[in-house]
Amino acid sequence: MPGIVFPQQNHILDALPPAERERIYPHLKLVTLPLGAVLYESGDTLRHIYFPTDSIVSLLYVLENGSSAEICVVGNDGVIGVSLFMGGETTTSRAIVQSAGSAYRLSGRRLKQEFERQGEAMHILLRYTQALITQMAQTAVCNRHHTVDQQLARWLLLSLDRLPNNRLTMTQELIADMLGVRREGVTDAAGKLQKLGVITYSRGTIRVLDRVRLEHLSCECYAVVKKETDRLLPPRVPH
Amino acid sequence: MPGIVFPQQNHILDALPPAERERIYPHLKLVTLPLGAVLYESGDTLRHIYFPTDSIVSLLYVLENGSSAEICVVGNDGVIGVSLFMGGETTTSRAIVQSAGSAYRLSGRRLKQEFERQGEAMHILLRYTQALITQMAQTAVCNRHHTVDQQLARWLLLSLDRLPNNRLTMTQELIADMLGVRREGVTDAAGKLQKLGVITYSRGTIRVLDRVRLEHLSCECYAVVKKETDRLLPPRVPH
DNA sequence: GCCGCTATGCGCGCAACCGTACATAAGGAA
DNA sequence: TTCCTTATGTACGGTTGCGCGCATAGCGGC
Repeated sequence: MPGIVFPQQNHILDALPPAERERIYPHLKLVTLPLGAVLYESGDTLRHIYFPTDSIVSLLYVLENGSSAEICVVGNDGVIGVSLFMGGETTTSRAIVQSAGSAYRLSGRRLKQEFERQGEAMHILLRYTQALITQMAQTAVCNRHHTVDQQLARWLLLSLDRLPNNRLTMTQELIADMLGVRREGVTDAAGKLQKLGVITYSRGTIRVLDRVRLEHLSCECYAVVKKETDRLLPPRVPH
Repeated sequence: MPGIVFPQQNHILDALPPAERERIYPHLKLVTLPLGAVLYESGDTLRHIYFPTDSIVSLLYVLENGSSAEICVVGNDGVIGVSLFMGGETTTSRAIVQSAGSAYRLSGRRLKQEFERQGEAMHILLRYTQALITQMAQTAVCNRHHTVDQQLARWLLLSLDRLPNNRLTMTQELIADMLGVRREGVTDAAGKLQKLGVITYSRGTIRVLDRVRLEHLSCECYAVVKKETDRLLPPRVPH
């Protein structure tokens, strides 16, 4: 299923200037991330940082009673493990693979070495973290004020942006965990979207048919985060 | 009302090693922050970073329809304006004074100069930002899963930790804006707390009588954030 | 083709919260 | 004092989402 994979598919790795690529690329290790894999659990000490190419990883906060909510989504636009260079070494979140695929892995030691050089890599990573903060904050407001219908639309768009095609392998049960709602709530919302002809789905595969419509059904949160992310990390024009 | 104010009341400023203090302190300007003042609005370019001493500032996200939610609280434990050194210059949040008091202000230019030196200041600021991320993420989950009663308790504790006494000047209307709920919802929750003898309040002044009880009534989110913050930025032992 | 697992559909009753409207009460201004 | 503004109390119906239980339907393994 996976095509050819190379580091530049990840926007952070792609944005590095030549000198830093030469230092970093040799130490990258390609890893395969299966659906549902847990990269780290709340409180774990992070050993590596991951740069997804075609995989998607969600950061999830889990409460004592088992209920959870997704804080942010990371795909080929970012990295998993910002607390390594922010200085924490651990976080209180769980990183779980939401869409199977590949990622490049770098040891925390190498990463910190590069970060300390204070080059472009540091500035890119900090700007990305700033974008992550925006996504998390907007998610917090979204959780408070928007309906499950709107949030599902937002969530599908976030995933779509990080996938090579319009097909999503993901059961409604897992989506419910991400959104922090009941599975039935997702069934209802997804049923509405299917009736509208915006998506089709069956047994763990969702296909988005009408992206424009989906954007209209979503709350403003999707657009706000996308705009801010593009501002902080301008999409590279292909040469 | 305000007693003597000095930079060390702010934990970040206090944690700086001597050499960095000598470079930074001369450029600090003491400013007074009145209740309700807006330090910056969504999209504004930040000119200064603020180090509160006895004031409290909330970061608020405001939606198109006017509803809002607080994503984090900053008092003498932190700084307002992390996007200055993270590289964004602007944010999509509003910074509003939740409790009147003083703060030390530093120009963005000076701050960035110090940050670029890659000294202890940089590492402290990054670890603080990491703590901020934890607070925001936990707030997002809290918004999803906990009751208004629990969230009010959490919010009171967050404020209490950043105040010199147990008296809070804050109407229920403003608390409602912070929590992203109706004013009546806050009235209900506050009424319950008063009946339990945990707080008393009248016309914009809330006094906490039983802090331990309040902690039990709060959701786990308060403790989780406090623990992680203390880990990242250990409270200085007074010498 | 049959079985069994898992994903999805659906229907209750219930609790939390919202939107609205209006009543009371505490403090400042004149 | 009296008036007026602002903060708080209360009530009511409506909606959303929850928790539960159970029914259906794809799909793989045999």
